[in-house]
Amino acid sequence: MKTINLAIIEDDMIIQESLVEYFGLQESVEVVLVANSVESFFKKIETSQTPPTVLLLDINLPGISGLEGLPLIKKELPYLDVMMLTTFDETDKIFEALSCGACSYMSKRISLQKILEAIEIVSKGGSYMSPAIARKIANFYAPKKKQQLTARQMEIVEGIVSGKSYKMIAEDLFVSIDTVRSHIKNIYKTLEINCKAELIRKSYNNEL
Amino acid sequence: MKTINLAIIEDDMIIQESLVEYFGLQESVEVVLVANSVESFFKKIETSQTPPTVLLLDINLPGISGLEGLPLIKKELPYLDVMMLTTFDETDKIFEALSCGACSYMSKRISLQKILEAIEIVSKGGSYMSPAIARKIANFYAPKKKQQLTARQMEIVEGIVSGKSYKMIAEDLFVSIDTVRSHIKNIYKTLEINCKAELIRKSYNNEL
DNA sequence: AGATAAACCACATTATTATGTTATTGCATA
DNA sequence: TATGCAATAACATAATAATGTGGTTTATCT
Repeated sequence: MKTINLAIIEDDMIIQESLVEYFGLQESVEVVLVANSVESFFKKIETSQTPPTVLLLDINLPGISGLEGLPLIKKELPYLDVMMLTTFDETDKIFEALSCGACSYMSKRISLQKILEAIEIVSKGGSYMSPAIARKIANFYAPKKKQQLTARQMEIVEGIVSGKSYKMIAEDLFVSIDTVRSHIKNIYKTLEINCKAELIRKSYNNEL
Repeated sequence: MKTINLAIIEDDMIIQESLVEYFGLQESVEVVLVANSVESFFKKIETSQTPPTVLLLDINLPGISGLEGLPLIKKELPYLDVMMLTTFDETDKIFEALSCGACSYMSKRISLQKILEAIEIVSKGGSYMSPAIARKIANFYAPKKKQQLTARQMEIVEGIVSGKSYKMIAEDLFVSIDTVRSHIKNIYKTLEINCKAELIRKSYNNEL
């Protein structure tokens, strides 16, 4: 059954051809649109009779890049599952792609077979990240330095991060506001920071 | 070559036995330690001659749970690659596990063969998340409401999130501090919040 | 016994933030 | 052309946060 309608945006003709050829042979996939730029994709989608359900999107494209194009594409086709396919696996770009609505991120180094598997997973509502990418995501969450703060100091931090004022924190912990201030002073000193924003940032990045 | 020294913590004896049996047959894997609780794992690791390189860790365990045990285990064996294997794929637990240093998270519903593949990936420095889990991670980053703020307001938000004071933001954008205040007032109004901490939280959770 | 660290509290000063009211300009669009 | 919205700005006030200095108590480790 040809259930997956695949679109491909890839400017490297060698890779594009190998993708088209490989997926052309697959039972489960129908290649419905091939473009070498985001601009060209938009032109072709107008006259396309079969709307794609999954898109393989390269990041390094001439003109509008894959990352710039992603929000535009998702705006026009919100239900399209977009899978990034790229030579670079910089952490920044991974998270940028995900927060623009990509549901998968793969290195071009992985095999065509793995890409097919990933497409099938995605079209079933799952997601696939290639090994090195997944590791980058895992590492992003992994504890960094840690354990610089005492248990009590962590309670204070929790209060701040959740948007409480010093007064509210003091009430919650049954201590005076001066004590809270004192704790915060010490926290700032050990973390070598000097404002709430930095503290919240560190907390969100697991750097505590 | 038996290069991967695998440890398993799993209390469900049926699953445990099937894991031990399956991995016992694999060329690349040597099962060096099997336990049915974190407590028992720590006892056995003392007398173990071959230290494990990869650990399959169940979340629902009697006594110390997998999530509680993870930091303890990583404290003693920081270089051990821990892979969570679980029946539940609640988003909270995924992120909690990752931020305690797990490098992989799999549903028990996936095949033994996939688990083996994942173990091999992890021992090569990669990571594997099973499809539904990976999708949850991707969705976490996916845009939520968005586009409530104007471009200028977003610039102000960026300043705040990066820890700048109103004065610094005003200087950077070449406007008066009163203008910055005015923008922030409007931002708070549209986002229905009333403090910096909430704004930073929303920004970090992609809710802008 | 002495040192050290954590948690507690006070007082003081300055900077920053939150909130309100009001107003001008320019741009888009209904 | 009338209306609304975005961006700009001033003025005012109260609350909150940042920073400093100094001190007490309690527990733990050497």
